[in-house]
Amino acid sequence: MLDINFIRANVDLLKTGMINKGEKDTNIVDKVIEIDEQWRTLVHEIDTKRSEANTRAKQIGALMGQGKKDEAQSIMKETSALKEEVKSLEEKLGVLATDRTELLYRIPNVPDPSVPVGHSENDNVVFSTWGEPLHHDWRKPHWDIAKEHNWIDFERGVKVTGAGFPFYLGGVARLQRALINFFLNAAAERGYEEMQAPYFVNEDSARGTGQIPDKEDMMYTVPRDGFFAIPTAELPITNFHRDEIIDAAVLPVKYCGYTPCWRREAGSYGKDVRGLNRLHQFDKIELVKLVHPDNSAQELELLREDAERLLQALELPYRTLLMCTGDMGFTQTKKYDLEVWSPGQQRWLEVSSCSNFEGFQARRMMIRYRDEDGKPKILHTLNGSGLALPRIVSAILETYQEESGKVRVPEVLKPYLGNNTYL
RNA sequence: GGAGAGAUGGCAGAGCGGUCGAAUGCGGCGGUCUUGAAAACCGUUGAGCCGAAAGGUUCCGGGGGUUCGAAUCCCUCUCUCUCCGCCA
Repeated sequence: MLDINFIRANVDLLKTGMINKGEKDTNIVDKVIEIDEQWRTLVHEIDTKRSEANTRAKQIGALMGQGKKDEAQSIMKETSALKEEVKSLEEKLGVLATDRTELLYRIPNVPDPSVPVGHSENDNVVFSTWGEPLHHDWRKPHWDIAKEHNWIDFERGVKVTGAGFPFYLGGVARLQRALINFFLNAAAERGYEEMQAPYFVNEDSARGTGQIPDKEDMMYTVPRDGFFAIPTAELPITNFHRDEIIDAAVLPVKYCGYTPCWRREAGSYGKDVRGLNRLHQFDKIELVKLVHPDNSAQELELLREDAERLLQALELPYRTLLMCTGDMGFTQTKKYDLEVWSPGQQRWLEVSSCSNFEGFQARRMMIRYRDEDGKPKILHTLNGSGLALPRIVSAILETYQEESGKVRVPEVLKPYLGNNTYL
């Protein structure tokens, strides 16, 4: 959610940003300003009337105290009429306020000037590449390797739960456990505090990070208790400080957390979903930062580097994309995607997405910091994966496979896997 | 799951239906004193919204109601605590 005052002062900038993000309808901006105008006028009117009513109520109190009942009675009569008036105006105000909020929720964040303008993923800019993508013919996709070793059981996953809920066995189960530990330790070294978060959140939290409204279809729900299964640890971790004011001196606040993530992925079919490419449940380590608004641009670069470091440590070739305006999403001002090379599939797989939301999320969640002047102000939030497991597993199985079919353990993971050479 | 008690400012803790945005204490900040610090003393110290400002308005767990007037009364929801039951 953007600040209505920012919207009022930056109509053109906002509309340009919206068009660049692929929104067709920018009239919503004029509409929200118009409704806000009505809202302000009405607030003023109501406040004035309430002020009057409050004054009279106090007069009545004073008169009653002096025993002047008759005078008090006559003021009471006038006041009840005033009260009716206020009540009907308040109803109007409520409607305006709801409309205003709904419109505000539908206005996307403004892209940072450094973001390339573009319509689709084809306009994303390759920011950097690391390592040499492998192109050997004999390399198999991970689903074949996993089958040979009985490492992943998709079929029984279907039986027990459904498609997209595989079982991991033996070497890959251990590999995932090792990756979780490695990622968390690496994050701790970079100053992120480890957090074990709830796997379900309530509606307020889902609203805070922006899954509600509009994106609730991505989440599994527990209707009886009003919970949502988290699609990413971003939800519980970012909402941790919801409705709080944080001392500026402790910024930046950095958290990391491992959780399973559940996504319904409704409507995604085809060959992209083969193997581990797209699952309904997967594991991820998430990095979250709450920062001073002056530093968020810088903090995004640091966050990206923290994520990239992990791929470098695993010696997996990858590339970093700077997402263009049309492909970056509703809530971000700037976003980098990290894509690992999958030699068995001969394609890039997204394993991390590092985003700056500036005040967009924090404003919804009312996460503020107290500056030197003592006034609470909205802070900036960022998050990034560090990293998502399944595609890393794919990349490891495919990159570290030998022609014999064995899979080597990446050097950096050996301490986590009994110093074994092979998985 | 059953029975009872409760939810007030950063924390603790008062609060008869009428000058209560809320006593008091602690903490925080500023000052006096001190070579410095502590102690003591004085002052100050919640948030949202409207407004250029003056000022106004809203908020005492959430929502609704009674009343001219609600932190105070009623309904409801949520949460916390105590006891019982169950349990990793």
